[in-house]
Amino acid sequence: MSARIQEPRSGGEPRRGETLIQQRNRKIILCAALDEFSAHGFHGASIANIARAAGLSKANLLYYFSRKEELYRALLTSLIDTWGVPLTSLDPDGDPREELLSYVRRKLQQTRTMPRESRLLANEILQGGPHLEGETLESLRRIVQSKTDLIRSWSAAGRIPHVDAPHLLISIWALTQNYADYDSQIRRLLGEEADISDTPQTFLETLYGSLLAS
Amino acid sequence: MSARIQEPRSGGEPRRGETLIQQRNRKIILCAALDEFSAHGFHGASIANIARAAGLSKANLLYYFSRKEELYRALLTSLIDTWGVPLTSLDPDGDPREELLSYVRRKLQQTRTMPRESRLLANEILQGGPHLEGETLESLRRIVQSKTDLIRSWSAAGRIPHVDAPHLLISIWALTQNYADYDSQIRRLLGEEADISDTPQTFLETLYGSLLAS
Amino acid sequence: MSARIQEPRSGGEPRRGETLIQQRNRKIILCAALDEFSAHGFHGASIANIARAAGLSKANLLYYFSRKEELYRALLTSLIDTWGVPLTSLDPDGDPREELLSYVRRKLQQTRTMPRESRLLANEILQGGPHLEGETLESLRRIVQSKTDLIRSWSAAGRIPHVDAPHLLISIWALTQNYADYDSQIRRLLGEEADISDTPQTFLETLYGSLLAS
Amino acid sequence: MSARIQEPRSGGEPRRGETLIQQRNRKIILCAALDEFSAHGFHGASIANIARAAGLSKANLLYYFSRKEELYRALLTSLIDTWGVPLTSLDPDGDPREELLSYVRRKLQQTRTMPRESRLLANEILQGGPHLEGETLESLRRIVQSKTDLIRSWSAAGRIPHVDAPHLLISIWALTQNYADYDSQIRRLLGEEADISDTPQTFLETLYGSLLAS
DNA sequence: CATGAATGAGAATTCATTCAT
DNA sequence: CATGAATGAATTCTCATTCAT
Repeated sequence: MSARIQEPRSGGEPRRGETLIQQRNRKIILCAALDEFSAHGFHGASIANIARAAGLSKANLLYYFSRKEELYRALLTSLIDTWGVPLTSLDPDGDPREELLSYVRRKLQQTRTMPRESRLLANEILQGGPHLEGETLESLRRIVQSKTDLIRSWSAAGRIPHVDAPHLLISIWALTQNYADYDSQIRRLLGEEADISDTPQTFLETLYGSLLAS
Repeated sequence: MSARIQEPRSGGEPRRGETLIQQRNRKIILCAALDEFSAHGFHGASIANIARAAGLSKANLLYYFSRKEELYRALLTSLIDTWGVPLTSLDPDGDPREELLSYVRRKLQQTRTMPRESRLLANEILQGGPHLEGETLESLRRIVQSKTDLIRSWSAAGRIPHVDAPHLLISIWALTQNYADYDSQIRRLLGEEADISDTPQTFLETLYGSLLAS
Repeated sequence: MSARIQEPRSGGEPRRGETLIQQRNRKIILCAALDEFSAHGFHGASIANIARAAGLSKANLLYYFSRKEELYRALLTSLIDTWGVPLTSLDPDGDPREELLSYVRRKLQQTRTMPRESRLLANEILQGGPHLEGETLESLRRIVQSKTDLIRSWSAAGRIPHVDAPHLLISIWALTQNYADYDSQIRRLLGEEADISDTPQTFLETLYGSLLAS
Repeated sequence: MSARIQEPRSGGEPRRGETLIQQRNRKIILCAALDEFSAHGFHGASIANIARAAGLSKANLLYYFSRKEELYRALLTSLIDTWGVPLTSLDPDGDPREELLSYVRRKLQQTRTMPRESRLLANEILQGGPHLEGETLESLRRIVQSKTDLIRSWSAAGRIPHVDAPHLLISIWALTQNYADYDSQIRRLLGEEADISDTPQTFLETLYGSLLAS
């Protein structure tokens, strides 16, 4: 898992017929774009900044992605896939409770190691997802579908208490996402001296642990 | 409570020394601004749009709020207060578990009746809160502080299971926020035909119910 | 002399039919305008600033001077007269050399006690005097005319060496003006540690003293 | 000397790494800017005007100088150097009196052939030099320093009468500047029919001639 | 592949001025 | 006398995008 999560981070697959230089540049651009878009949102981001960060001229950048939106979309597409990865390892043959708790752990870790990616997606979603096309989501949807089915079957078999599967997943996403994005802000909300004794992980385990306790 | 939440919605209290016209226009402007900012974010929003929506000339709008940022800040400030309201009704003398569950309910309702406000705050927070000044947060902080103390005392008295107070609140915020913002997107993620049997409220009650069960 | 130079400084004569309040406000406005216009030039000056400095509302200021230009013109007019005053005391019956040197002294002193006024006039003149109407200058012209005649008569009588009268006056104006306006800048040009041993007055007396020496 | 004064007039040296087009456009822009700024001052000048005069689009102009102030500064910088040129030819080995008088002549000529440049500098200086940075002045300062030393040495050696060196230079600047800037205005002040028999040059030679006469 | 040059459409402000009260 | 409210025109500057080389 960690390999796929860490490595290609932002790139999308190399396309056929591309020079090595082209592949390299695409990657560099997407990486710079991730920085910029996640920090300032779609409108706040500027192509000039991305080009500078990537060490290319604006015109050259636009040779690779001919419009701002195209670049943004490419970025989203490459992220959406990665985003779904932790879910795939949910094992039908494992212990249900253990499997789900370990999914929570994996998801939390992913969010924390990829805060920019998380922020970007959250931001896009906040705007109502105007740049996410249906097809982009299709494969993700399939995974989700199969896993909600799995959870439902566990539930039906009485191996975990009854719980609405989609809501369970959604809540996990929201809570883990939260720890990537809201972190610094939460400190400000609560004040620097707020005494938070538990780690996010401990808390989440307690929360989902008691939900899934028989 | 609901009165304060519904009514002034976006405006802040009328200030001393303000003409009637001023009060009216300030309200209209803030309302239009809420629409625009929550839909497009700070950078994506345009003063021209807000002015048009408010039925004023750009110059006239700037007569009331002399810069885009001032308008945005005024909006945030007026929202932050409202945002903290549901927390205030957490009653030290009530039944702990019942009190907390009903806070969840109130918070969820607030989020759903004020999706624009929620989106705006979330957006701001995602960017790292560059427009939120310390003082804006102070009163909110005080409420939060007193309520985390209350929860801790309940926990210490064994009236609810041990749970980290700040984390509990944070999780409630994240989850309820989620139902305002991510709703449509979640539908898209899961597919239109996804069968979600429970309502958000049912799910949240189950989740926090089991966490707080003795 | 000093009375007329010091006192009305910027005001113009009170007009018939004006309330006391009106007279007072006119004066205050002109005074504030002098500050602003002399500091930033015609274009750089803003009516809002002047109004604020005068403690009036913009609209009220425009009640007195209905356009920016009118205010500026009124200011210039009131200054031009004052500006010519030192020349009037040039005494046909005194010692020519002594009279001229003492005119230099008076002019220098005026410039230094009224730097804002000097700067304003110089600025206007630099732009080619687009706001100075012929009539404004008429009375000044008459004085100058009579005094150049006087100087010429002294020169013709051999009481001072031959020197072109208009040029003499012009040079005095330019040099004294210079000491009001260019002062700080000259320090910067020469460096803070420049050792200037003479005062402007000493230098000017030496310069004109040797020119007028028999 | 005159070559350097006439030729690059407004531009500064072409920088390394500049395209031919860039060099050309920079020159054209600076030239148009000189017209506009010298005529209306910094605030009165408009980028749109300059662009029109240069035959470029506003946006294209801003491609070369990304802000109004940058353009203005570039202009000033290129002028300041030129401005100091006549002083450099002051020859330690020549006849002191003759050298100084010929400096006056050179300076006067420069001022008259470059009235826009003179007006611009004078204007800037009148505002207190808010756009002149210390470094811009450094080289100029060095020249001035070496020349005041020279004059002082002449004075100490008794080859010219005692005169305060900085004051001497300052007076020359003020008087010559005056003939560029105040010319038309002086005509108006004195009236069209004023009989000015001497030329500026004659007058200045008389003035400084008598000051420097042994 | 890459880039310098150019641009049009808009962005936020500023500001003198007008109008009704 | 005085002012709050309103505005239109202009101004500086930004930015994604295009074009020619």
